[in-house]
Amino acid sequence: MSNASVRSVTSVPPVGRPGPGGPVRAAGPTASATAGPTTLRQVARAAEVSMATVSRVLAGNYPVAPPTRQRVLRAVRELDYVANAHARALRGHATPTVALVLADLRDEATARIAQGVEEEAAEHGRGCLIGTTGGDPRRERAVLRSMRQQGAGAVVLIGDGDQGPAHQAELAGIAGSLAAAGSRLVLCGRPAPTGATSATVVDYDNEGGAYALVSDLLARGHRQVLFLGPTTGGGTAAGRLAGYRRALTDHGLPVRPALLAGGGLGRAEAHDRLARLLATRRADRADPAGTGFSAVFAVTDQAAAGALTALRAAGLSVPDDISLVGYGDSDRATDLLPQLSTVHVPYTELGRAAVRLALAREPAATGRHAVLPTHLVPRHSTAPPPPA
Amino acid sequence: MSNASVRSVTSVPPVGRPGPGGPVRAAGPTASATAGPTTLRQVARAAEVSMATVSRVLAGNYPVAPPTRQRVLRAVRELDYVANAHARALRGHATPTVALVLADLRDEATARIAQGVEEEAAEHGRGCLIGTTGGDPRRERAVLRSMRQQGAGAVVLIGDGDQGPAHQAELAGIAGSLAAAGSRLVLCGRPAPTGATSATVVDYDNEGGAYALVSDLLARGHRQVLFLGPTTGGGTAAGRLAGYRRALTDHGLPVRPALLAGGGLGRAEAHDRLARLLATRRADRADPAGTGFSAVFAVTDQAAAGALTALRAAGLSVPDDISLVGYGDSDRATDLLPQLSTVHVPYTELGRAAVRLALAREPAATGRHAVLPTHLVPRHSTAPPPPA
DNA sequence: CTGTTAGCGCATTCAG
DNA sequence: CTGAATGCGCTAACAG
Repeated sequence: MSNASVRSVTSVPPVGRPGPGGPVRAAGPTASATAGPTTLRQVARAAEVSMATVSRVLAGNYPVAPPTRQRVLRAVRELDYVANAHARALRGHATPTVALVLADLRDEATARIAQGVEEEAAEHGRGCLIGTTGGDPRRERAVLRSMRQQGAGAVVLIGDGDQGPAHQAELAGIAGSLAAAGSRLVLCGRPAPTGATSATVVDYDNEGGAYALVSDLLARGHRQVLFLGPTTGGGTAAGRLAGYRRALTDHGLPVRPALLAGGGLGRAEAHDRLARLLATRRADRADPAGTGFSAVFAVTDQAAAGALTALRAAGLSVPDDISLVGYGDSDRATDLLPQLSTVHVPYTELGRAAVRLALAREPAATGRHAVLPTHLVPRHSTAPPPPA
Repeated sequence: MSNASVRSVTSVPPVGRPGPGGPVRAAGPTASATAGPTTLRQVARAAEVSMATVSRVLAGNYPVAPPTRQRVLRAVRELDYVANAHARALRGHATPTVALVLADLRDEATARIAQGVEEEAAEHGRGCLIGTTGGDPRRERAVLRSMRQQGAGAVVLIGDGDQGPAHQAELAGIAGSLAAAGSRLVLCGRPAPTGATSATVVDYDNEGGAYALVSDLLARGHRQVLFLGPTTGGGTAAGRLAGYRRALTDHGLPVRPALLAGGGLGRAEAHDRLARLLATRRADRADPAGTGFSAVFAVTDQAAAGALTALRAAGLSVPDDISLVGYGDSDRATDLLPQLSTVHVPYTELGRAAVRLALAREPAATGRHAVLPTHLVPRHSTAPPPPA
């Protein structure tokens, strides 16, 4: 009863709305003494009702006498009360958040997926908790663990997914834990971990896009297409390489190892690798462009940007001497000169689909593998090869 | 006592580590009956100790007998237990998260800031809660409110900040509420709301960068520089326009309204506006390039990309006929041909600084206004004007 | 060293 | 219609 003597805050002049200048903080000893957010109890005291009544007014699902309701609402406004989400969550009545785990937000594809995830989550009334890993599998596990602690209702994992079988197995374990806790792991834009029955996968037609891209090149008459990107590992690049291989094979052409240039997903690496290749090749060969290939399939648009610079530096014109294609249909594809032919990937939709699947009621959604279509976007960086 | 008859889970075979294939879920009635995450109580029962002991083992700040400790750790592993972050938060011993509010993750500058925020937050051991607004002030307020409910230890607001005085006032109120709850609002890359004493601001030298950029143009001999971007409002563009004005004035040149082209921050709008302008001007004037200006200051790199396309379409060469500069030093600046001269903005560092200030112990950090430096990055899109 | 107790803020029984 | 009591999962005082 020690606090019972505290005067009600309703004696404060009726300033009402917490408009410009900030809401009115209670001047009484209670409010000024304790730092930290206003609690339900404080509101109850101010409105001279019980906590239960305040709760009911706020929930709105229960009959409350109009005068009481007014008193409560007024106190809520004056004390600038907002409910504590943690307490709600603990009580079991908070909509769990969607967790988003990714390597780096600065990557355009990642950012697009993330935006999709965030939008869809918001439409379902869920917040979105984000964690970055820098591509480090260890940090990925740590972040995933932390998301589990937060009680995430669903975890969306964005990324390349090429981190070795051990990590894949670890992921399978995490997927199982999440599933056991009533949550769900959704892998977005990366292959399913081997043997993970509990993980849901949302992917796009990586291989099909590459197939279309290379087929288009072949249809224009190209016979030597350089694949500029990683040729090992099981990540995103693997699907694109598979499409490249299939297109060649279907057209009765051999997959020549000399045309598998290797490299990374980024701009700098692609640039350097192609530049070196051009320097070497031109000394050896005697084909039209002096390179041993008439077209370059860069594994990403970023890589294509690097490739373009290297080609230009070597005095080669795109698409007159060499055709160039990228993958991803990023913003930069239209900034390049010539504008880059590429494959459109519905990144934002990928993120949305991931959340929809993650939040789906039916347990059948667990372990599902959704694949979104991709399509070729022909622009101005492709042309028939120059006449021999 | 109804649950007291449940057999201890230690009778499960010693599979141990939750490796590939997922952790071992307890097979007893307790674990399989209740869905949802494992609780401390379940672990305590399994290890045949009290909840407090489990808590102590996990916290590690308290002496526990080695055998007991082993039993507990084993149960934790077998039940795949992780602590409930909400309960921790409620108890008061969880590090609050950093909330991040922004319009759209797909914007490169925003993504960079966000990455910085996330990195710095992680280094402080805080999670990062993200919410997008789509640039809508109403959604911004809603998101901010929700962040407050989540008990965010700090709220970082990224954005253009040009939404009118009413919204600014509203923001001031929110800053006050946050401050009263022991949290803090940090505005990142946007001007301080008028009269908000409770908001902290982290900005960059927007005006100085523009000043340097335009001064460089003037030093090269340009006298008519077109400002391509918004000329009204108090957002990001305002500071850049101010730098433009000051540079002109300092060099004894008038600010000619005809050279204030207006437009938006994006690529498309800049392109269309410049294209229209070029069509009109060339019919009227008779200066070297036939445009009435010899250089274009595009308010962002994106706008510069649009401007470049428009200039090229009009048969104008950059930088031979017209010089072009952007702002932001985005990735695309080096993809353009010629590579774009621009102003570097330390976006990632901006995000980091925002979190540092947000989490600073000293209350003095509230209401502070930090300004990070910018610098000119001369590349190949600027040259002296063509001889008359 | 370990167990028991209390309470964080809230929503929800159950009594009035 | 409203108030008092209970417990979500956890940790920090207190006892042993």
